[in-house]
Amino acid sequence: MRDDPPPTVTLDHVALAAGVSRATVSRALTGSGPVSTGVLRRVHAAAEALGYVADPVARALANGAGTRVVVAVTGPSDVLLDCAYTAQVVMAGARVCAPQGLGVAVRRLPLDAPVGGLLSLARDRTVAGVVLVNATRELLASVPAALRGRVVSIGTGGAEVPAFDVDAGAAAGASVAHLLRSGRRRIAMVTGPPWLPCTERPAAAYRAAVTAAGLPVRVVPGGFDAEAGRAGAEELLARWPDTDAVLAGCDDAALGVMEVLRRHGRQVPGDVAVVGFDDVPLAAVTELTTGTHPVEQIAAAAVGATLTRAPAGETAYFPSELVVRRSA
Amino acid sequence: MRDDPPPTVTLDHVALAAGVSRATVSRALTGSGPVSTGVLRRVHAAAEALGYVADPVARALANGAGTRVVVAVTGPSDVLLDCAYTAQVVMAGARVCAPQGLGVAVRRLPLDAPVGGLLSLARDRTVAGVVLVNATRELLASVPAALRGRVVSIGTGGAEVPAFDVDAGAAAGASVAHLLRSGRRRIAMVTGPPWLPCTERPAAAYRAAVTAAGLPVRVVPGGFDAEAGRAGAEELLARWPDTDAVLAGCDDAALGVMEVLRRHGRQVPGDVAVVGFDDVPLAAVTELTTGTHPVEQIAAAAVGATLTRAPAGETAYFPSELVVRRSA
DNA sequence: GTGAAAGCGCTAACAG
DNA sequence: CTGTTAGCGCTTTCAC
Repeated sequence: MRDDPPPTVTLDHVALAAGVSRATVSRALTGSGPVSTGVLRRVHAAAEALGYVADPVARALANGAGTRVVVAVTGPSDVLLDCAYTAQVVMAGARVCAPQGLGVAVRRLPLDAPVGGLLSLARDRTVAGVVLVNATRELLASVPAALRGRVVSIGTGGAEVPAFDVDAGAAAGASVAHLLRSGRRRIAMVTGPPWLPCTERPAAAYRAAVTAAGLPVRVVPGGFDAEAGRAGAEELLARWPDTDAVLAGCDDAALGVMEVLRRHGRQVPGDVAVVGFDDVPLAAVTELTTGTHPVEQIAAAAVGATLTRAPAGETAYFPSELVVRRSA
Repeated sequence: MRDDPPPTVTLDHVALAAGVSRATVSRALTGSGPVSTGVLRRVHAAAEALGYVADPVARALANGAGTRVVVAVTGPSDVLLDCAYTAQVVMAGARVCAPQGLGVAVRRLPLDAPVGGLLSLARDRTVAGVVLVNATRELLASVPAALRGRVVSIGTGGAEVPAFDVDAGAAAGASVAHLLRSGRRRIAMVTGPPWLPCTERPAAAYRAAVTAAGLPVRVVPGGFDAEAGRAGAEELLARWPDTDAVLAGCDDAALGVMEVLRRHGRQVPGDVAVVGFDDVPLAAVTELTTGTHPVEQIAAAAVGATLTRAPAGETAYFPSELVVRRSA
């Protein structure tokens, strides 16, 4: 156990060294106000020399900027917080926050009344930014003014909410194209959760692709877990028994689909091809054809955006690549 | 987008309502100083009524308590930060921190010089606590005084570092017992990373168990990934070709072991039984017999402990349960 | 036991 | 453009 007198360098030290006032140093370092170029250089030099780094806590107290980014996950229950996807988002956030002196926290917004939770985040002075996960349209339309510019969404965005998402539309299109190339002609889709707006894009892309090929549209609502995949597959088989390919909203659902197909005596990929989405570790083991999902990149970008008060506008789409394995 | 004038309740409001000074309210609420029981009740009542909750940012600035707990992962490279295990730890931390107004961050401590990283955390005023993951003995012995009482370890602890760990010793013992019951007599072990002190307990338990049964000890050093498992299995087969059971330090390694065994023509579990540890999702799919590992519980306890300045002492061991599947 | 006063380190009005 | 003056909300000596 070594002892080390923490040699805290404050603004005053830099001010003294640069021969200016604290306010000037603050302006120079944060870029929040006019500073003559000469002084600017001098201040930066002094700060560098002293190894000065602003205390985020003091800064947060002074300007109310907050010290943590909250990942707010909309969902029906806390189990969403147990899934690997959310864990990856939080992890990516923690990595981005680490060098900034900030932290990440996570909380669930109840699916039936998410706005209240967002409001309480708005009046929480520790909150630097909010990253919405699985946001509903209602939520996206009710962002408190106090949070404007500090809230982003992973998935679908809103008028005031910048969005970061995987290009699931293109991925669905590529998947259908692949299935068509391999001769499939009765291609169905089990979508993500119906209440999640970001499931609409891939569904639309699927529709467009099969329609363009002159094939019938076969869609059933699904979800993001194996159980939803099983239910979707059962419905699919009941309505269109001759289906020869299934596109699932995610890998977990795809595995559920495969389970039911096999239970019904269908060979995969012999009788029916199955394509998932996410490329989770299990997909490799089960030889599932799927699309990559750069969750960490997306989350890192989203968290970064809450910190820089990025303007709302176009959704930033991250590319997905089809990974062809045995299942399709 | 609704507007809501943030009705910030401060210490002054409570003081006014309770008819005392701010200092008294502070003492009453934090328990840091003498307060007459009458006043104590009055203050608590007022705080409750007003819905007062102390601003962690202001508090941190005033007493230097910090606003985030940092998960510090010792390892040879950043890829450790990509693994699901670390993500689970960070997620659990984020959940614990959320209601306290705190956040979580994560950083890697280089395996060849972890102490420097810990020192910089010690002088970082934003750091409320540190959770060590994969700490080496060197690191545990060199905790800066400034961090004393605020650093805990997941795995092995130290003189000043409280520890939280799964009871991997008991788990290894139970695994060996299970293998013995099923008739295995030439049981080998592929351990975790040799530089990680917490791999010693399960290895010792394995040794004790096989020795007690009058069987030979067969140990090779391994690691926590599939590659380590593959390498360990190769060495095992080279040195003791008649091995009929392998205990791996974790599931990922166990899967690598199984891969090599099959490549060498051994049937699992026919010729060789394999037992893993962690019970990751993949274990269920691959029908791997393994021990559960309550990572989230352990991490939550560890993060909680950094916040309450828990005293160092005995390691808190969390129970693991053997999950018997096909592989053993 | 309790209150008054002095900061924690920084930012933000407001003068100059 | 720059310095001065106030705080941000809380804790903490120090007298009373």
